[in-house]
Amino acid sequence: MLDDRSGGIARWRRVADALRQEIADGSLIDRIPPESRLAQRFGVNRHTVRRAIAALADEGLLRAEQGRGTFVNRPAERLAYPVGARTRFSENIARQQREPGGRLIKADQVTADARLASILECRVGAPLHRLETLHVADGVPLSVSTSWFLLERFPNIVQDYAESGSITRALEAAGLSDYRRRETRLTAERATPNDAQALSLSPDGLVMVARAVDIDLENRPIQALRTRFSADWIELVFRH
Amino acid sequence: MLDDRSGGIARWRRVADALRQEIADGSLIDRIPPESRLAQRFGVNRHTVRRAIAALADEGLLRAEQGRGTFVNRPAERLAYPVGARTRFSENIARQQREPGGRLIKADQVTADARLASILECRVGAPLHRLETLHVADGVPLSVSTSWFLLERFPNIVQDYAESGSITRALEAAGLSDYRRRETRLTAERATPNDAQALSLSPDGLVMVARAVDIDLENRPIQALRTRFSADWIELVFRH
DNA sequence: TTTATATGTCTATACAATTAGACAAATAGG
DNA sequence: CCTATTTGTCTAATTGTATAGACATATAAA
Repeated sequence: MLDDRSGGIARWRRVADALRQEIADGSLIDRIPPESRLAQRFGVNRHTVRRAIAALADEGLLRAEQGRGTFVNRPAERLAYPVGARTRFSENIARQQREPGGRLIKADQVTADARLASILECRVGAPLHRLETLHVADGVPLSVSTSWFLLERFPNIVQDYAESGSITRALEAAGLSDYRRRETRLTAERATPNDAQALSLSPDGLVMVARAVDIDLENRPIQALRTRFSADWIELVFRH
Repeated sequence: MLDDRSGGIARWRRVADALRQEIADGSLIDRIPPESRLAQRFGVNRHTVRRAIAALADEGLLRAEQGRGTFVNRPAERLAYPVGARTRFSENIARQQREPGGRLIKADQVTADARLASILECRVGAPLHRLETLHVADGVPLSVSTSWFLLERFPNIVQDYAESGSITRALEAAGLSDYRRRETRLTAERATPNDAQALSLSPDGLVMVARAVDIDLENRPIQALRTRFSADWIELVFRH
């Protein structure tokens, strides 16, 4: 019943994804092979390749010039993003000579479900701040996070974050001088439409999802985090 | 909820992806909502939902029963896979009451390119063993790895691995009592057809790609690794 | 048994994706 | 200037995707 000729993904998009990946890992630089050659290599019609290239050109990755060829626009090296106990977004980015920034997308209040209650060591139903934040480097969006804070302990976290654009500084304002990450759990998913838009990804872009818990110096949980990193342009680095 | 514009991805596949994700993170358990309700929720026709469900049933995730409803087959909790300096696949798996296993898919010899030479601290063109290995728990494939060893230092690694099914034991056979991981770099990609088959993924399944370097007790590089983890059923855990 | 609710199957239609072929237009190199 | 190469545009035919409606069939509960 299920026709596997195309598993629900258009061939031009598969070609586009393959090319994007080769651009991201540096296999494709400067001029890419002509359409006819790519069509042969992927086993598709030239028009299908053209559509894939058009999509990547739309993303700003490729540039086609009639008579000359098609070229890669950016050198496009993946940004290394170190993750550790003391990971601080702003420091991470600044260390790589880029200008960090943070923006509050949304903020509301929710109640703790069983999972969050267990993570934050509070009762089920406890009121929480939920923040949706976007993090950029040199104006390029790198990740979006959803974070949960105990309303009781951090009543003004939303306003503090909105003013400073940095969780670290917002926590300082709440009297918390230092904190660290306890653990990070990683999976990969397809970006939701919302995240894809926020991260300027193609509608089926991939994200690495990091669920993390931050704790204070007395090992009490501060915040639960769910961060989505754009998989094409970020490489998470763990030093052991 | 689902974007109306078709960006090269069939709507039935987006519905299938959304449902698969909800199954994976536990939002959907036991009986799922009826087709008509899902159609309404996703803003698509009932036939489109049916096709998505058929795809997931094909993967063994769902089971439709006429007159009763559609049910989730597995509880489908992601297997937590701890990653650290002393990560050992067999120990990791055994600790979770599962039976680990390893199988050699392919072995050949290659020469070091610039990247490998820099990682393994050898000259460009140095002969290397390249091993393609599959790792399973309770017979379920979890990851595939490509690993590179200096031929000079580990001449018999292929045979040793083939006999023991464990890198740790193969290295012991070469006189290396202990080793540890220096760093892990993570990205996410769409599975190649080869990897998808080896990992029993749907043809467009996602993998987490971990590039790692193992070093001996004197900090000399032993092996370069590129491991692909099935993203739907594995969660990588980093303790800091 | 009757009813409401589910999934299963069929037909039909409109639109998108893919392939194919032909030719135009720009570029680079003898 | 001529030629080979490469991207750009057009038409046409075929296959895949999505919607719509009708009805069959199985299940559980009143």
